[in-house]
Amino acid sequence: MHAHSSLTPRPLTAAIAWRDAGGIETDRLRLVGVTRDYARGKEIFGEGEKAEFVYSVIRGAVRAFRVLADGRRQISDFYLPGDVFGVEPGADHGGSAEALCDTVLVVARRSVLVDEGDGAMSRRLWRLAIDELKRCQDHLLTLGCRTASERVANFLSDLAERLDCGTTLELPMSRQDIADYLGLTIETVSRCLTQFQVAGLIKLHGCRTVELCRPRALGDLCE
Amino acid sequence: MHAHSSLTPRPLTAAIAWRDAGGIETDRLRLVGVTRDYARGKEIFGEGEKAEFVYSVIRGAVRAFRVLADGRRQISDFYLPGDVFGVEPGADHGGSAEALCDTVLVVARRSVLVDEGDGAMSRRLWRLAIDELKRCQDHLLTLGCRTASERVANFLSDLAERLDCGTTLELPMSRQDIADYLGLTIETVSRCLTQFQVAGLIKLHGCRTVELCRPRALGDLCE
DNA sequence: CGGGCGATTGAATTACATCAAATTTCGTGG
DNA sequence: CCACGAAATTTGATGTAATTCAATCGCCCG
Repeated sequence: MHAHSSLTPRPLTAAIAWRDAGGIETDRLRLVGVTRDYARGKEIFGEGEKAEFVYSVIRGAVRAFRVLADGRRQISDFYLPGDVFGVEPGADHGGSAEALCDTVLVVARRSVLVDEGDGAMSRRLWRLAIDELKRCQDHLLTLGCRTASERVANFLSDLAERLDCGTTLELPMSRQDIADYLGLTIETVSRCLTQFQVAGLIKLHGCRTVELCRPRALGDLCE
Repeated sequence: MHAHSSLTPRPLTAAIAWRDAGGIETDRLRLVGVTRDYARGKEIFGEGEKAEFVYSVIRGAVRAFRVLADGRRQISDFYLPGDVFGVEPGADHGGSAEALCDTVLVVARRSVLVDEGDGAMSRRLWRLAIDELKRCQDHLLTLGCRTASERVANFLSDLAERLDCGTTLELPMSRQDIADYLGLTIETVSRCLTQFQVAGLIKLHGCRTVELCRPRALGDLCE
């Protein structure tokens, strides 16, 4: 893919659905807008910027994060194809977002999320927020309670499930990204992966491709 | 207060507002229902239970948490007077909630949150979820990046602000609760507090009362 | 006043971080 | 297609913040 950051002049309309958590509410948020390419590492929006647009991932992946004054970074979530992000109730973005790899997004004006008077849009936004909150609470449990190995095992299991990629997982993010997501260092992440490989749980084919040899055993490690 | 857990026969109507994050949307959620007393430590709802009711704190405090299979516990949030909690889009509660101390709640059937057709209720629920998400992401930053001292300092500053109590803070929770909230042990929490006391930042009057002597310096510790 | 639980303090241990190479991966140009 | 070089990852040695284990203290409540 030849990525560039300018608004592409493609007036393409894309309809995006995301995972349905329950089964009660079949109503999903659909985002209509233009597609736009972001090169690896490019900023999508920054903390404190006006939240003018909302986004949905078509291809690639995105990291959402905040940084402390001294540069320590916490990645709160990775967004994958089908995910919607950047939706804020306030005027400004509370965190930053960057493309992990060359990435294609649907970008829509925030105003497309306005209600048609029936409250359906607000209900979709509520669902979106609650689903993200649930993921955030899971993540909190991981950072507060789990050991390094459990964190990495849980990360691999979760990512494999979200990418729906069978047993061979293509990591869109670097070790540094994984470390900043899991509250560890790159060295510790690396050691955990080799430890899993030695134990026969995974097999690394280059550092971005992970084959899950015993996904069940990996899942058990997560507690 | 003489707390008990049975539904009190007081058909009191309480209207509860919570903190407004922005300034744009002045519309706040109000919960109408009966009040109910919970003794210290009593369960309000458990993980996996049907989410039949929603709650608002009148007096006291509540811990929301999840536990791993082996008993490790992560407290995701404390709810204080004015806070609304227990609102779920799905059928079941994703976590548990217990009273930290003798506590009075407004309990309302979930059905009171149904829209009147104008989407106003869904918008309020969205705001509620987003505000909780923001708090959760702050918490994530703490658990992923900060040292033990920074966590405890941040915890004290945040709680003092939320309780709006000036410089003398009455802790509604035990050291174990603080530890499980911050991803630390009780010993580490205790050591941080004495360290702050030695440094002249706080003064402990019994283990539940904290006087913030230099709140600014404490805030600076949070990064 | 005395019993018991929660909190504090101290000593030893450890999981993870830090510091410092060695090695692999991968993009780029010959 | 292969070789080169920079960047990312892995591996090893050492350091340390926080945990664990073990008393002791002190606050509360009968």
